[in-house]
Amino acid sequence: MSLKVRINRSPAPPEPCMLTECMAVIAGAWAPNVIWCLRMGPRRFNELRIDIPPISAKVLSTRLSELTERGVVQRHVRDTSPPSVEYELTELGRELLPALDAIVKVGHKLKARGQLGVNN
Amino acid sequence: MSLKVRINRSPAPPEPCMLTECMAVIAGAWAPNVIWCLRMGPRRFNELRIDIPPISAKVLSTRLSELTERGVVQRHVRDTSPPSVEYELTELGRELLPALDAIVKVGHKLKARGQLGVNN
DNA sequence: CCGGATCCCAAAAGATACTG
DNA sequence: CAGTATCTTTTGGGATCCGG
Repeated sequence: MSLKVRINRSPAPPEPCMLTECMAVIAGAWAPNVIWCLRMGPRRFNELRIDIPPISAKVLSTRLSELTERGVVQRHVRDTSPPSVEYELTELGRELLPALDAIVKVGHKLKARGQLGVNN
Repeated sequence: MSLKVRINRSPAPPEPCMLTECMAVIAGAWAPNVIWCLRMGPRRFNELRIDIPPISAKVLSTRLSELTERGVVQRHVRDTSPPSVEYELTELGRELLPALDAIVKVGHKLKARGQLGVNN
């Protein structure tokens, strides 16, 4: 018979492509880092640049725009004497922190095994 | 005084770049999907291709190699009559599932708000 | 049937310089 | 200070072909 192709997941999972779309939330170089750096509170543009040394202004700017657009980050403009802008995680953004944390944990274990950064 | 630059995170966080390295574990198109599809048990190459329709053979092959190399996935070769190869998550790989799950949850919420897939 | 090797193209990241 | 504009470079995915 041809029905022993394995238990192939029953009704047609909506998941596979969903995941890809969801991953897009944190897509782009440094995006997870930006979220991570905002975890302890609001932060200004140049502060983030300092937090994440190798990031370029353009990329930081782009990522912040995207994340803001996606509702993960909120932007506050205070036009005080020197106009300053603050970025802050939204409620939704905070929900990503456990996810990033979980990934970091696995990353640490892999690193301990020397399997990260040595490959490919 | 000049020490009101904000609480800028004390001693030099090892995190920022760590996160980037850790994200590399699940880097590459469809990598999260592959992990996701393996969550319910071992799966063969062509089964995975069917699970994730838009993936190309090359990319699937590449991702599987990388994930195997990183200790997230295990490869079993059974040289039976028609040689078949099975892929399976390792213990470490399973630890990524909660992380992916958390991301999916946020993704769903964003999608409900229509902020995913409409932007940029 | 499984998957590696090669070529090509698009997207994205980095650097630099410039503006409100 | 907080970005944007332009350019160049690199990466990586897709298609196809080829080998075991």
